[in-house]
Amino acid sequence: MSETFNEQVYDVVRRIPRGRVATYGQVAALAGRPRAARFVGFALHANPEPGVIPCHRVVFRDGSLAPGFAFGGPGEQRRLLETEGVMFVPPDDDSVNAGADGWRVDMAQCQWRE
DNA sequence: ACCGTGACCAGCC
DNA sequence: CGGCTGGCCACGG
Repeated sequence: MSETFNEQVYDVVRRIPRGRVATYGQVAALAGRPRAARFVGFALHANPEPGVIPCHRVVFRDGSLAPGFAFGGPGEQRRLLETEGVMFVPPDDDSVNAGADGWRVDMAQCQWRE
């Protein structure tokens, strides 16, 4: 229980089932700090245990992926999620999001819910 | 021991 | 409708 917020974030992220994704804000809320979504991202980038914490299952509220992602290369995160069964949706004609090829996770079906 | 910084989200003007 | 700021925590130099 004396774990820091970061540790609790890792614990929550580890609980994300395969084929499902969670938002930074949701992880923050489950970690006990609904206003600390910023630090969730930082926590994962600051000291993620390689091969243990599925950081690739954590996405933006919009469903887009994190910039500067480094599992093995940009776009690798998307392929990992697709491999797990996460569905992606094509970008809107007006909305073009760089860093994710414009493709977003189908939050309507793949967002992790308790 | 202090200050700065870091994968966000939502409210406000 | 759009852009900007605030909030929150831990860790490195």
